[in-house]
Amino acid sequence: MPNHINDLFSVLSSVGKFTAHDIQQFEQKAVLKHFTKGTELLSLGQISQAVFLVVSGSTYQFELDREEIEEQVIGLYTAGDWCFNHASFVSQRGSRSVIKAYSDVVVRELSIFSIHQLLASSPAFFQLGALLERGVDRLTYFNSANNAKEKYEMLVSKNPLLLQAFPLKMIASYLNIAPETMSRLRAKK
Amino acid sequence: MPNHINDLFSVLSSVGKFTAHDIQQFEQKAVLKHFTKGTELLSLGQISQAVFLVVSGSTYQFELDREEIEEQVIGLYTAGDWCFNHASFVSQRGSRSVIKAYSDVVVRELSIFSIHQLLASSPAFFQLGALLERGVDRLTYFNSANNAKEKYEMLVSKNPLLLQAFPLKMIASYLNIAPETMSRLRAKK
DNA sequence: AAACGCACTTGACAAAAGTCAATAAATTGG
DNA sequence: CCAATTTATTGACTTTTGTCAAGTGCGTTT
Repeated sequence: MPNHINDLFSVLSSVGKFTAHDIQQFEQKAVLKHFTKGTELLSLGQISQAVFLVVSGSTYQFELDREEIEEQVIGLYTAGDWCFNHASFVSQRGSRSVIKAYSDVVVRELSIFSIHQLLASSPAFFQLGALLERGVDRLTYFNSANNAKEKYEMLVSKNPLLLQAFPLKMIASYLNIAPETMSRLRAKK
Repeated sequence: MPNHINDLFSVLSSVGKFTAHDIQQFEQKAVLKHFTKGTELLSLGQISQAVFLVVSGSTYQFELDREEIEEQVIGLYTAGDWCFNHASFVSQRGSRSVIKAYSDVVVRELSIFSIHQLLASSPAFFQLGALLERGVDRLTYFNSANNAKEKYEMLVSKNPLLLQAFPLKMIASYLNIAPETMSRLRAKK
């Protein structure tokens, strides 16, 4: 994943086969938006109406505990990542998580309406279904890891860029381990 | 959840508003099928072409480790539950998990094609999206639990019927805890 | 009835991870 | 640029969980 997405071609190509015309269509529908650091792209209780492709900067997604104090990180996104609340988007219920800009961020926003238009314009966009599925992959990703060390090593090998983009505290929360445990894992190897 | 689903009305009503005609349509498209104990409803590598509504009996879903020996349970389903591999179904890739009949089981099978037909016949079936989403809920369900005790108590309070339908060994695997740990949790309270 | 397999329990111990506390390093804001 | 805050590390200790092993109860088979 590059630090900044200049060409949509490389991003979309990883999903399926698209013609130049398809990509042009996409570019038209997926409007560029800028969010300053700390802004919420999706708020608590809000119904998700769009998915975001991170162009530059980083965003994260978190849930709140009962007292709405502790933040449990459930997603970390950098340039090239698709970021959205899958549950809220698919079922059109209020979101139980928040998506927030961790830094100043540029995204391409693709609304449900635009997705329907793209689907109508070219069958290639059915591949977007696979794309949406990736949002879930992230959540179920670390299920196969049996302990903290395995989780950390999976992250290092598959998403090394996250280590530079986010503080370890957030990464520890994402992996659902104590920051001290994470710090010790790093010291060992 | 009842032990046996006689009327589709109650099942569908929990998803959205359906007319008698809608339900009749559904009944026609979702064909009844019988699987004997141990039969695979979805095999490893197979691309999921349908979702199943369990009518009676029970099914389970599991992943295999690298040596294909250890089974990691990722889903337990009894009457009234929708059972399918969300990732394979949505993205149309080969399944990395297996769905198997734990007992003799009767299901209603709803193919992708039938879903498209239902969507075309009535807008009410857009609510099926929410239904499909529930498959994911199960996976992400126990993420909010911090330890084995919380996981077990969540299961007891939300899915008590599973305790009767499946051996504790499988439930322990589903919760990703050692069967001994589970046994001790039960002894305490 | 005896032998067997299987699920479950229990005990003893080891390993893993969390908590609390002190400190160091880095970042931010005035 | 310095003070204040946040973030990361490290040590000591506790709690939780896993592992290994032995034993019990129950149903099935022969």
